[in-house]
Amino acid sequence: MLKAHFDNEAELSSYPKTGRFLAGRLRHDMDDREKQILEELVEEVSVIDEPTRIYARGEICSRSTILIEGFVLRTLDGPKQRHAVSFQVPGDFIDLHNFALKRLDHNIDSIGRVTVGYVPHEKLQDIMMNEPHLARLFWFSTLLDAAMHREWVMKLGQLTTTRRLAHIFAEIWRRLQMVGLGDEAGFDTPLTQAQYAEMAGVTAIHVNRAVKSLREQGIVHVMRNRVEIPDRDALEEFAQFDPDYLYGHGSLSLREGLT
Amino acid sequence: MLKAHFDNEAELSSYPKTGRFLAGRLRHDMDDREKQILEELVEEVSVIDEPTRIYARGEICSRSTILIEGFVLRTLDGPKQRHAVSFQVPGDFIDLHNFALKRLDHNIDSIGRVTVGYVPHEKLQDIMMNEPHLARLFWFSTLLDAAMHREWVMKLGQLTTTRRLAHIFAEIWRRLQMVGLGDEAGFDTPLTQAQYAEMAGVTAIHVNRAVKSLREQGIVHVMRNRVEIPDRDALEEFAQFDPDYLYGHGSLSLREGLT
DNA sequence: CGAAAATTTGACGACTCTCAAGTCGAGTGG
DNA sequence: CCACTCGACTTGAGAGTCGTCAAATTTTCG
Repeated sequence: MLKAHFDNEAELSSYPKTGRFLAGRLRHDMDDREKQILEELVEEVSVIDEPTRIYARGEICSRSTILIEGFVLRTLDGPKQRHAVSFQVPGDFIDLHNFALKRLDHNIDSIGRVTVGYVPHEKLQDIMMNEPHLARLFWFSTLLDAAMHREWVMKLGQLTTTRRLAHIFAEIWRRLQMVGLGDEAGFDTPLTQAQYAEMAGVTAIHVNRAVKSLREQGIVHVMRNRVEIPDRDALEEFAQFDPDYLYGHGSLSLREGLT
Repeated sequence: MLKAHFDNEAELSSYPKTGRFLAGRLRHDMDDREKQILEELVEEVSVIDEPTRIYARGEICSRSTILIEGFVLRTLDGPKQRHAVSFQVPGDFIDLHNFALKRLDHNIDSIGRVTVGYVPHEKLQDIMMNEPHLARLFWFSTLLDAAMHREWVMKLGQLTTTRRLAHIFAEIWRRLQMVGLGDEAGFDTPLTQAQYAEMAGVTAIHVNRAVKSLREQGIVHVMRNRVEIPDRDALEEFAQFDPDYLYGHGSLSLREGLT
């Protein structure tokens, strides 16, 4: 099972704030010293109860944010409506890119209740100068985002709404399991059909029809706060989903680590 | 005019292979020593006459590639057809990400005649260890790719085919002008309607209808090997195009440079 | 000149949006 | 405990966008 790739409890008891960072990807490439340095980068932890725009496009930020619990969306304000260009799960550095870009090109919106940790950019600057291996891992994590974006471009360009939805569920499930969340039957999530619509680039009404179709085909059962999937292979085949782009333990993975 | 942002001839005579890297973005943040180091990273220059898959998804690469002349597409093989997830213009480091990811998640396909320069990963490794500022710029350039991907996700999710096409033309024109190419009336390009279709996620037939519509509205005149645009503002307004995400000299730009 | 590639057009069907209405579920105040 | 309320979810009908199939025309290049 996927969860075996990540010894959830041990990592989280040692590193409660950053124990999920790159779990299932290159976390095994970090040594204890580096994990400790990372954990100590977080200067403040904050719980956000209500859906909130944590950062807005154009803001200048002096700190970056790691998601500890919950879901957030990266969004752009399109001509018609807000569009979600990706989602983040616990363990993701939400906005590492704003350290290098200074200004954000998109918004960060929380969904449901989230816990985040803040890392001041001065500390990241020290990492860049003195910890080249950690710096490489930070770069790697932003490249993962880019790889996911590319998959989304393909998804929006080529899949029908029903398959897009299936693809979204497949990605969420895999990513949650890489960081020790989700379970054998599916996953819990605060996402609503309106938010799936924002990710799929269609109306909530049409998402609803797609949800109905997935349910009738027995591929995915979407409920309030919960998604259940009877058969992973059936889902991933229907969604044309190949998890390689997540750079987990598939054919593109980096078992040898970074130099 | 935009070309004034980049003194084309001076940079290219001093740095013929890499003089366009980050032009119009953070190139002004590089000093002569860094520009010289970058120029010397290129160990081999190659001209590719025919459309070629330069790299295929899954390959392990020991070098990265900078585009010196011509156009290339990043593509993914979708269920129905190849899909272009972005294009690159001269000066772009095509596959810097494969230095950190080791294996590519997508293909690199040349369009028309291109000239590329190869940079061995060992040399990049030296940069990471010894030139933190250049390393930051490399990171920055991959983050630009991610920002463009996000815009494409929004574009595919929210714009009609005709506006998508206009958006593509607007982006190509801006990016060419940032590196000293294109002109006041438009730009030359080897891209065909079939390739615009791959970028827009529609069929070539439908692209043709959109091209006709843009021509009839007087917004864009698409010709063989050439695109002409009478009025930039009209194009960009129609396309809902805001160039900020290119991190050029707009509101998200970084006039102060990176530390 | 002839072949191959690129572009153009038309007809029909499928997918998705919009508008409109109605149902379900969780939390609140009486 | 129940009626109320609000947000989320569900369904239907008609219109517009886009894909598919088929074919014709134009351009490029040997």
